[in-house]
Amino acid sequence: MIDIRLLREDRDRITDGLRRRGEDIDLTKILRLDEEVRLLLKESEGFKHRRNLVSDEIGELKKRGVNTESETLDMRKLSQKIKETDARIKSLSEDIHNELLNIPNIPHESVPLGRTPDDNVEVKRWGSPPEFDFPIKSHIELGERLGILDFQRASRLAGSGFVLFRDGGARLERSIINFMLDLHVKSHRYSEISPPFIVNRESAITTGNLPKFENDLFRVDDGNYYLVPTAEVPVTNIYRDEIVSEEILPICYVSYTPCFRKEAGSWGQDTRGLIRQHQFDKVELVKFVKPEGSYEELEKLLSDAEDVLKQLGLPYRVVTLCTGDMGFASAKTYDIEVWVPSQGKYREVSSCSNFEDFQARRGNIRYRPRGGGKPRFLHTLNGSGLAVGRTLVAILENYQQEDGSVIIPNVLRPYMDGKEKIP
RNA sequence: GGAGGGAUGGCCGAGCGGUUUAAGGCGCUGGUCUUGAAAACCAGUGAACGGAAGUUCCGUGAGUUCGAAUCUCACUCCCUCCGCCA
Repeated sequence: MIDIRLLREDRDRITDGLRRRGEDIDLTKILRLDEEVRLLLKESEGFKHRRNLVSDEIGELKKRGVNTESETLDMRKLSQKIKETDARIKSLSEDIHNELLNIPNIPHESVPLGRTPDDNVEVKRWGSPPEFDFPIKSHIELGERLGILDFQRASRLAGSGFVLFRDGGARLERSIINFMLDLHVKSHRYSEISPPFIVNRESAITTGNLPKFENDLFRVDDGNYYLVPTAEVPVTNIYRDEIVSEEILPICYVSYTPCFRKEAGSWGQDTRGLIRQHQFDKVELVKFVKPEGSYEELEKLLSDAEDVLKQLGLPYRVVTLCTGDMGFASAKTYDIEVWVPSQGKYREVSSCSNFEDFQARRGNIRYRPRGGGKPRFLHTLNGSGLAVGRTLVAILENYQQEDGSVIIPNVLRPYMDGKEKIP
């Protein structure tokens, strides 16, 4: 959520930021409502001040046995007036809040201007795509031939957009999860969280998934609950409505969860295979940090996520998303894209973002500065570390052999009973 | 699912219609004392809005009242017991 005070004082900066995103949002309405609320608030407070004074007097007079009928009558009218004014304030404040919830974050100044993914800027490449001296297979073909991925039967169980992992596939998936968790916990010093896979509305509002993107989520129980689209949602909300002490910052969490997404509007893209599924596994990194160092923390987060691909020996590149391609809540995002041989291109396996205080404001997540002082909103960041299904795609395809078998990357072998190859 | 109990500041806990600016304690911060520390003593310690005055906040939301932490209703969460269950 953007800061209404900033909007009041520096409207041009907000307007300009939104314009860079390609958003043309009229802020006049909000400012008008804001002005009205503050006027009514002043009025209501004056009334209440008088009510408090006179009520005390009435108490005093009654104690002395004096008749207070006329005062009581006056106050009855005043109370009615207060009630009406407060109702109006409440209703207008809700309007403002709802408007604000639908405004995206302002891009950081370092974010390249652009409208589509073509405008994203490549930052670096690591490794080089493998050369094959035989006709390569897609992960779909490899997985089905090996009997480790079963798309057909999964669609019988649930529908399209689901997969059934079998034997070595199921084991490989579990190995990838454990490898990623261990790497981040042991080498990168994150603490592990295993959260609920269902969250309430408030949690989804904090992260920016609601109210605007309701259609992307699986609703449960008439909309009282939602299946998590990413661990970001439950984990970011751990400190919702809390004031944490500065001493415990930065807080770094790593969390494995399945992720559930409707993917409405993605028709036609990646309809076959593991790339786009309604349910997929992901290991997510989430940080709560002080505002001052948040962009250094973003770089560290990125390199922690990159490390997974380095360890797995998978070629990748990093791009900075342009203003028009960034997610709703983000101020700056790096995508990590892994090489997918069958497609001859790099595909997203991680998205690392700094939300600055956007989510913290929505979720009222603050910290108390050392030595006391006013609580301040902290900054939240997160990034995939990594998307498991897509990582599995990259492993199958990059490590495929001519006979359709797949070499297991070194770092995963301890998790696979020392096995070097599938089958 | 059934029965009962509860929710007050960072924590414990008093208050059950009108000096409540929410008692008291713990914790925390500063000071005095001390070579230093502890103890003791003194002072200060919640949040939001506002330039300030002030207003609001005792789980949440409605209501009663001139006046609500205090009374009424609904809801949420927690605890205990029973039932069911991985």
